[in-house]
Amino acid sequence: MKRKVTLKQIAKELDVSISTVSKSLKNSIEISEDTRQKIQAFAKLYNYKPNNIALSLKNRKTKTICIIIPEIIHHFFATVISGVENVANENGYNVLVCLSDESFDKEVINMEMLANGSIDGFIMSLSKETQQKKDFHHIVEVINQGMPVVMFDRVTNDILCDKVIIDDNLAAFNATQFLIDKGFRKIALITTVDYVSVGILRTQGYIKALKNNDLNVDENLILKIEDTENFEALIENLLVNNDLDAIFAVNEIFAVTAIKLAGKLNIKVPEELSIIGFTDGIISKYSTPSISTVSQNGIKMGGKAAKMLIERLESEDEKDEHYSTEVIETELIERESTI
Amino acid sequence: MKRKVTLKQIAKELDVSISTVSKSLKNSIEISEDTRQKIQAFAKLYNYKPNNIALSLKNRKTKTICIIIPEIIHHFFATVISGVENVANENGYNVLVCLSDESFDKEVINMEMLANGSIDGFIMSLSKETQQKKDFHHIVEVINQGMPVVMFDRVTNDILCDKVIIDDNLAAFNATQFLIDKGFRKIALITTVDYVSVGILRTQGYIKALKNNDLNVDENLILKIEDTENFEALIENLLVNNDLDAIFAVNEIFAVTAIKLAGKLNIKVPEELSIIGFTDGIISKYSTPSISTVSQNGIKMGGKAAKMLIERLESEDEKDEHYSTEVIETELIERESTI
DNA sequence: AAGTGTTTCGAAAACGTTTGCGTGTTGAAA
DNA sequence: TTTCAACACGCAAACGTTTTCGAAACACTT
Repeated sequence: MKRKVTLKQIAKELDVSISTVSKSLKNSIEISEDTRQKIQAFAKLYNYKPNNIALSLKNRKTKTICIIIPEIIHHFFATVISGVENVANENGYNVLVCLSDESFDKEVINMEMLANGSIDGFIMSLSKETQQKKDFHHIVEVINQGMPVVMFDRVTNDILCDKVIIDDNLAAFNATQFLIDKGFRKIALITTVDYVSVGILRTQGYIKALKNNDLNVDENLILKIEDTENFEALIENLLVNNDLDAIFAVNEIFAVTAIKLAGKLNIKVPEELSIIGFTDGIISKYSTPSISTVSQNGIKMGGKAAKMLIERLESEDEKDEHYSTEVIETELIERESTI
Repeated sequence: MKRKVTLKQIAKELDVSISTVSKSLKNSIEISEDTRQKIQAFAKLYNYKPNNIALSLKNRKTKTICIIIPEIIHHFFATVISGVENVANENGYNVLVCLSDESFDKEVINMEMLANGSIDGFIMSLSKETQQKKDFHHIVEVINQGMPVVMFDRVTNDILCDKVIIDDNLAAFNATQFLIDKGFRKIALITTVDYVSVGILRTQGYIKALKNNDLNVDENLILKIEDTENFEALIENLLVNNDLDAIFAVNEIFAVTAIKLAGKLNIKVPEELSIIGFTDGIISKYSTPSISTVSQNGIKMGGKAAKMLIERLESEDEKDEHYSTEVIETELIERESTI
């Protein structure tokens, strides 16, 4: 087990100074051809690689970015990581993944732990708890220290920084309009509680579409689901108590659950009930019937977020305080759950 | 935008030496109560946090571990990351995630990039290409440098290190036996090509179960699928050309595809055809019918792997060259796809 | 007043780099 | 022989810590 060789060891072995070794390896013309060759050969032989930590300390940059997400099990977030990884790697950055588990405290701890030189910047999506508390001091602090932050998907207007989102409102509007265009009138919405930013936006889009078409908004057809609840029972109630034409669900789980319960209640999808979900994940694709859905390209979102972060990191001191919000376009993917 | 404050700045401001500041913040009795208080107050006011990179350089450990996986989109790997994160965080470690995209080269590059002091150890699952090439020099090198490696799921006997696996052979045997016990005789296997370690193990378990029950092994009922192939057609062929009783598929995708195609061919699952999958992922749960499957607890695997790695890191110099292989138990989860 | 002990602090090395600048050596020109 | 580039290399600082060791300052004992 040979430990990693350092400049100092090479210098000692070859009886030259550390700086000579360093310069030789960088092919500086300051050093004679001869010594350069000799040192380079020696370094190669011993498989010298500069110590990244030392470089980080010297350069005051780590070439590492951190992505904080609420849950990695969610397919959508996994695709975002994938997107971040891609462009990060292309630019020579590594990716540190932190999970907040939807907890405010874990989010804070993670950020504080890493804001001390460990990383160059953050990409993050807010935890539910953080959105509920509306406490963003940890993010503000990090930004004030000069560390760039890019938020995606679950963002907040209370923070000034670069953001990558989809137009949740518009996407929901379009999905609902799609159902209306099919001639459906009794369209239910299965959504999350309002403090989840994307939840409320999608709810608003749904309502806007109804109003736009002079359909009245029936509160009984809007199901707002808490995280902790046994939502199956709620959805089943929704199905039995209303003779629905269609359902718009704000995520895959709600959509597939609705389909399964419809099956149980002998309601045929899509013949008797059309369903549209949100997020083009693995469930939508492999469900039976497969689910029509609003696709939300996680890879693209992650890639864009990483690009924005890295650009800000490399442009550095130009520190133009002009932040932008990128909107990733969505697409309605028609599958078997709609007529 | 105030930059992070350092020991040096505090020292200058309070007109003491750097070492005095350092010691005060560590509550060393070497420093008088008075100065300690003063310095601590000042540090708190300016929200001093030691620079992690500097600490890493000094201590020669980064408190960061890297997990290299072939794909993050796979639900199983996502759960493993989750497991790793949990126990890593509990022990004050951060997790760097690298994706090999099933590519040998990316695996090598990632390892070489990080083996220079950036991290303390690796947790990894081999890429398909690496398994095919049987070229493990990059891993050997890292281990020789004294950096611990823990392999999980897709492992190889050619490398001596700690490992976390499930007993793929046994699990497949049990699943097949389960089908045989139900009275099925024509049991097909949908598996991967042989160079994927877990693929061949599961295939062997399937064959062993058949032989154990004096059933003959019909090569026509064993479908080995290459990554690049259009496997739907192959599975459809399998279904139409054979009057199958049951199918054992080595992953979720193959299982759910079989179910969908059976539906298309008007073969009723489970009444006319029972199907068992592998990996208790999101697809199995939400498919219709939901899929009976061999559950492979990714969280537990990741947690165990992280535990083994960290233990080796902290035990340090005891460097007992005694490596162990942990086997995580599997479980057959019965759902709707089997009678 | 000298010696001893205690308390409190600072200098410096170390971790592994990079780099500006100083210096010694060489060779050729004057 | 002197002078001056050009060349080749080394010194030292810097990044931000921790820690060992030495030393100053003071009190106390004889």
